[in-house]
Amino acid sequence: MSITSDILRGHTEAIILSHLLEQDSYGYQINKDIMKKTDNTYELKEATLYSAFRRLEQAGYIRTYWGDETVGARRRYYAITEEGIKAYQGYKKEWQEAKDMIDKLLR
Amino acid sequence: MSITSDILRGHTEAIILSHLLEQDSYGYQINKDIMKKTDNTYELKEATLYSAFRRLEQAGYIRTYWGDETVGARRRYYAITEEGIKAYQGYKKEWQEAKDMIDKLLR
DNA sequence: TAATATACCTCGTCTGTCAAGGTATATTTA
DNA sequence: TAAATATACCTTGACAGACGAGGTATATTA
Repeated sequence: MSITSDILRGHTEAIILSHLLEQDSYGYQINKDIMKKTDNTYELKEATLYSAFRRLEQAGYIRTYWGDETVGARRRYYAITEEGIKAYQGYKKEWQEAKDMIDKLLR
Repeated sequence: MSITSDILRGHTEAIILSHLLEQDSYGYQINKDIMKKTDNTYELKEATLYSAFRRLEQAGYIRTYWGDETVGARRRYYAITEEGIKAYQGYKKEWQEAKDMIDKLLR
């Protein structure tokens, strides 16, 4: 990974929410999708992912349920809540602002 | 401040180097300039600033000297080094990449 | 003369990240 | 068929950057 984690820090929750906006998903899949979306340049570490899930659920931004797999390993699915949608919009706005600001400061 | 510090995290050093690229400066002034540049939306906290100076000097990206003020409080000036210039270019490239990546992940 | 501005600094806490470890099932390969 | 790999979950403890709160000293302004 070429991008240091300090630069990505703080975006994990927004990235997850963005993903759940498309569809319910589970940890392993989300991780895979993020890798794919970034052409394998960014991999959310599992420990990071699960601690983010913990915070998001705590905040009421996601809810969780077990999948009904009859074969294969069980899957814990995550779904975004109404509050999560609002939070995501906030995160996104914050990102736009931060982006402009950093662009202004780095020249 | 509306931007959370986790989003800015990791950019402190690049922001400082960018500033020193224009001219030598000292802590208090750098802080003021950053506030001004961002229309007072972002203030680098002093503790953050000084710990970044520490790291930058350690890394050989800046060097420091005392100003020869005859009046007023003494000033410790910072100057960017050749290595610092290279490091800055690296930081900047990293930022461009990270920006694209986050934009890709938040939609 | 009190308050504010300029200018420096340190200590200890907080929080997100992640390396390293673990469990269990299913599939592929040697 | 045994071993390796992939899928899928999870926890613990350490690390590092940000920063609140505190400190010192000088100069200016109200």
